Amino acid sequence: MTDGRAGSIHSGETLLFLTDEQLRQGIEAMFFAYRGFTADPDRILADMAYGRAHHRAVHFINRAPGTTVNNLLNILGVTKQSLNRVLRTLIEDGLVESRIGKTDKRERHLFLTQDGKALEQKLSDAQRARMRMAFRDAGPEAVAGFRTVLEAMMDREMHHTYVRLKDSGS
Amino acid sequence: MTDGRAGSIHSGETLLFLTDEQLRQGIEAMFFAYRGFTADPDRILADMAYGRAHHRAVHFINRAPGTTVNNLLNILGVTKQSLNRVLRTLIEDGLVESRIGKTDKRERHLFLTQDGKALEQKLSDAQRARMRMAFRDAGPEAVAGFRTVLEAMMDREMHHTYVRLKDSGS
DNA sequence: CTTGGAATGTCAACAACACTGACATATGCT
DNA sequence: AGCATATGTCAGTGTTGTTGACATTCCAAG
Repeated sequence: MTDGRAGSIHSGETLLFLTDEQLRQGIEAMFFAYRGFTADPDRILADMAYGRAHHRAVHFINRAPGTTVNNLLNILGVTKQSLNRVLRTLIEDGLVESRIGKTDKRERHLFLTQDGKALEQKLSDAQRARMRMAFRDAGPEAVAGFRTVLEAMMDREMHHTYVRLKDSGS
Repeated sequence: MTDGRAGSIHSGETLLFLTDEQLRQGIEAMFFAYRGFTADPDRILADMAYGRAHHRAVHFINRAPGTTVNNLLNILGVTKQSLNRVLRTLIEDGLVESRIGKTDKRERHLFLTQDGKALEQKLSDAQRARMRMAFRDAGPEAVAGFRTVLEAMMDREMHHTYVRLKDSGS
């Protein structure tokens, strides 16, 4: 299973980047980088009564305005009870508006209010600033590789969701 | 602040990869990929009485055997109370051994027992398998870019910790 | 038109994991 | 002796996730 020194003498090709040690460094890089990735929005949210879950909800509602609860559920990968707790507070606080569907009145379509958009801006500005610095420092080729590896790391369903959002965006 | 189409007509260099849209795709890629990154170990841990925090502790004790509690605290970036809860159960269950320091008897040095090593293997095998597939599909250049961007995304302190671990490993 | 199922909302209980604050113990250093 | 350090522990709290159960609303098929 764990082959120790994977492909150290492997058909002439240099597969040294698949060593267990290289994989472990990749794992640790993901762990530390994700901490940085969430650090700035977390600091902003800490002052308010919100957390990371609120950030995620607001992000994807902004990304796909009018999305249904069920759709959001699939994107976020949590239970409806967990999402509902978050959505309820956002709606109560006037950051999110929930409109009953026209064709299917069971569905609720979610939109950000002005206040909601303001919060989304504030959070994603912070997160984008770090991402921009990282991208700029690393350069376009590195960014392309970054994206390639991340996409290969997703589950199939997540990848579909990701691509669907990506294509709808631009 | 948010420049909309960053660098769309910028000094001849093609900085299109720093567009807000590109950054947002990077953010979403991180989000979805991290879910995949933790999915396999999480599935294994769900059957046991352990969670992601136990995985992290076991991983880094395995990575740096004999590490002190304080050192682990810095690596994991949590409070001692939070870590202690996890360590206590791991020690009680015989997965981790805590030895009093020789030179400084206040310190506790942490080691994995045989059972602890077995669990670490099981968890990291699952996580490495996914990482290996992603690396293999993406190729060595993409992997290099992946690492470059992740490192640029870390906080300074985290980056120091990451490099120190990396260099100690091989 | 009734019935079944889908979409949503809500309640209760619980667990994992983080936090703060306070305090105890043992040890090291000056 | 006194202060700082390293660790452990207790109590309380908050966010986020889970299951399970149940109500409501509404579409669609028979």
